[in-house]
Amino acid sequence: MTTAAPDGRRERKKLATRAALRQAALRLALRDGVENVTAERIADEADIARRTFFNYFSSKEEAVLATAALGAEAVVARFRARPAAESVLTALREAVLEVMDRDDVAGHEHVAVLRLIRRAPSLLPQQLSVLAAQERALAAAITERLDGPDDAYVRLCATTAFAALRVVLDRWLERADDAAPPIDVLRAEVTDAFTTLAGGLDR
Amino acid sequence: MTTAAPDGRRERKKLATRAALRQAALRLALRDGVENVTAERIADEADIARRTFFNYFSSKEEAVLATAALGAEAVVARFRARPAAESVLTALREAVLEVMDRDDVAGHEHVAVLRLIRRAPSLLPQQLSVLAAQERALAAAITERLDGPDDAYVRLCATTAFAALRVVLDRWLERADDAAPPIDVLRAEVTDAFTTLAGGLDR
DNA sequence: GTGCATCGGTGCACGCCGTGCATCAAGTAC
DNA sequence: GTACTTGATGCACGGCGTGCACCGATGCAC
Repeated sequence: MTTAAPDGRRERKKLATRAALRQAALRLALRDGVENVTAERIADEADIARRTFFNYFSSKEEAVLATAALGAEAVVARFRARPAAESVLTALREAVLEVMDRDDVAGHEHVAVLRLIRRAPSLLPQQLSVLAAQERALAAAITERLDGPDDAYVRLCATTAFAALRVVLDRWLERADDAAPPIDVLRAEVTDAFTTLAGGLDR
Repeated sequence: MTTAAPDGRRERKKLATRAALRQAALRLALRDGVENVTAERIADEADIARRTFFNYFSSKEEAVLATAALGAEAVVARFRARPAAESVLTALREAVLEVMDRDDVAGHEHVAVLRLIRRAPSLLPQQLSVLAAQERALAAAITERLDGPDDAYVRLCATTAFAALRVVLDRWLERADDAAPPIDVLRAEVTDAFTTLAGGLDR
């Protein structure tokens, strides 16, 4: 899910171009604010033609959110890798924490872009769309994990679990607005939310 | 929440202008497909200047989805009107069914726009954004309904309940692709999903 | 009713967006 | 090496979204 198999120079260059544009978009958005970023500026920053930018991303929002999409994909990938003995919610919780707790560049980028989205309402629609796409991927993964689950339950499960994550992450980012985000608090919040879901929502 | 109090000719005319644009947008989208609708065409259809269109809606998508937004607002409004004795999920279920079962023009418009969105992926991002906005309204309504609930629970509840509704409505629209949508099936599906949520999600 | 202040509707201009098309050069297969 | 494939680029064009200035209808005070 990270960078599969770059065989052939062409494929490698395409990957590099895409990565350069994605990183340039994130860098500019963080430095100047999303509203001051244009497709042209992203392309210039990556030293690539404006037309080529649109060969890779259909809008500047998509380019900025590509980093967030990678994060969401990573969560689903980690979910698939969790032991089959774990329940769906437990596996998902651990998957999220694994991704958010990574102390490398990608991990910091994930947090950075999530904070960026909080401050830039214009990114919200597309981000929710990214989430919706990953819901489908998560639903597929849940189907593989369980034995003969009905479609209604799987979709309900994937969607509500992601929705809960959205709330928890939003609250976590809200409180850790500038300080280094305490991962322990995040773990507690996720556990709390998922326990509520598992135990029954209605009061 | 329908049409509050139109006192003053100016206010009435503004309301009329907005409604005319909203209905023109919906009509054109249904007739010609969302991709063939432009702001200019919507404005012409309503016999209003293009510039004025943008005084009311910031994009053609917003104009088309205004009908969907009205539906979501109506659900929250009906939710507030449900007896306080009902649990959150029960009240929300009845609220949704009240809105979807209305046999007037507005009711048919709500269903029509939901079906339109299913076929037009370009509308999805903004629609999810509309939903997110109504999640906040629902959270506020839940806070009023319950006694001293903590913020985390209220947001979790509002978000997951709406997410569940999204899944149920999507499945319902999927199966009733052209036939008159059977409301009884919808009731059963909503009841089923909310029962699962109330009983505990994890298997 | 008259005069004045307010405010919505409109036209204009401008920069950015997203895409079809033709072209060029680098990569690939033989 | 030769010919094919394909990504990068420039160009042009229609649509988008907005600031600005103007005008005429509305609302208000007298």
